[in-house]
Amino acid sequence: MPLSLTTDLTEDTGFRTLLERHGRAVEFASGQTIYGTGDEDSTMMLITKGRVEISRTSSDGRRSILTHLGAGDMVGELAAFDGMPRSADVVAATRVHGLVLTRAQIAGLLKDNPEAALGVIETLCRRLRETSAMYTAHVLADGQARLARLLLHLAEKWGEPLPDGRRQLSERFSQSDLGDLVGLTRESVNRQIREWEQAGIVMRQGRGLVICDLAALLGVAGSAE
Amino acid sequence: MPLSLTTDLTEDTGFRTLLERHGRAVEFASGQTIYGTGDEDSTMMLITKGRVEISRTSSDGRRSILTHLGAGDMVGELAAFDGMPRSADVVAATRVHGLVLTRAQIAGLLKDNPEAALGVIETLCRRLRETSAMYTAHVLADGQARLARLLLHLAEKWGEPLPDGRRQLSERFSQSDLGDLVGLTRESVNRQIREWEQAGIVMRQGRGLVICDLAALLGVAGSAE
DNA sequence: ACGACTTTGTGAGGTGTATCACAGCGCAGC
DNA sequence: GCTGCGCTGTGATACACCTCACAAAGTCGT
Repeated sequence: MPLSLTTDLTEDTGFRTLLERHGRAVEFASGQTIYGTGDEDSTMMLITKGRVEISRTSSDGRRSILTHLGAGDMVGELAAFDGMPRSADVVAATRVHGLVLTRAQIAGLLKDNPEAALGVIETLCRRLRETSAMYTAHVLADGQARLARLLLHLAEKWGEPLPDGRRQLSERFSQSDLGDLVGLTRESVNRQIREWEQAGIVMRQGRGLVICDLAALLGVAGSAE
Repeated sequence: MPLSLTTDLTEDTGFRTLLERHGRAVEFASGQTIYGTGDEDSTMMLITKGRVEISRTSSDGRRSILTHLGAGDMVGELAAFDGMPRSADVVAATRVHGLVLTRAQIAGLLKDNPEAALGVIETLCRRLRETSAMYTAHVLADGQARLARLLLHLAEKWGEPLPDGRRQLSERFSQSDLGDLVGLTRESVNRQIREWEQAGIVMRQGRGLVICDLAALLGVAGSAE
């Protein structure tokens, strides 16, 4: 990378730091709705603690979870940047602490620190890549592969590594949640996980899950890459 | 919208104008690959004429088309902004004329015109909303609804309105393409369109398609909104 | 106008997931 | 303790969509 848009403007010295400096501290109880689809407000929030779920619900009540975000992630930036209505629901999946900024503050910050805009662009690019990848994965891969991928991704983002190379996922994801994250029913998720459990690929440990055989899951996930 | 990030910075006075002024004119024949997945180059292109297809192909050869873009749209911005490898293929669907900018030029332009970054942010936000919507649509809606939605969208973007409220789509989209755009097989697309034709909802006209009953398609599309 | 290639049309049969229906389980609260 | 209530486990059945197979029609190059 010979020339760089970003070398001297990492997120740490840019937009995120501004949020940390100027945001108003807020707190949400688990289950509380932070932003609702269609809302016209345009604040955004930097999560400092906890986990939120971003989802959409169809008219017939079925839910698609786009992702879960945690400490260090931003939510609600789209509405904050472009002023359009909220396009998804954001619900606290645990108790959540965050720092809130209004659209007005953001406009001011970007005006005073034009370089911070580059950090924002980079963040949006990453999100765009992730979302596109999710889309094609969903179109091209079957349920089994998508679920395998999801477990690997969740273990990576929320889990802790165990000494023997296995990976512990202690955060609580119900089988319904897993289903809504990959577009399967709870029953299908159950049957698949059960099957992997029998095969020794994963293990249940109280409320959590342990991935015993990363390679096996990678195989299933990659089969339709 | 009391305060605005963008009022005085519409795309016409911002980034897009810079592209038009500084881009190098290029041309591609129909079918030619413009960018390939994994490529490390980081130019972008403003399309001035023609239509390009953005797609990904799985290891087993199945293809998912993300979208088609045309005159006035930008392609390849992700790699140009963040310097990462290309995440999708871009192929000319017709003869294509465009204006190319390198990452270096973009860095320079954004440095000299910090306000243009806001236009870029807005564009990325729109893309992100669209992509998220595509994802949830694919998860929540069945094939029929997705195809109905696609036809409405294509007719909107590429079609011309007919005097009697119907809508003409003369651009050439094969049934395979339609399938790859919504994640159905060519055969399924064929059967569905045939059914709609029988019901008088659409009509074939030589190489094109005419949507006779917008409302009916909207009904099918919305059933799983 | 010719063959080669792409696109469209259609049937038979298979399959991955959804749906429905219920039973067991675990935990929170009274 | 018992009583809900949400989560998990599992079978039977249904159906949307895929796969394969092949024929017909259109399109393009020379």
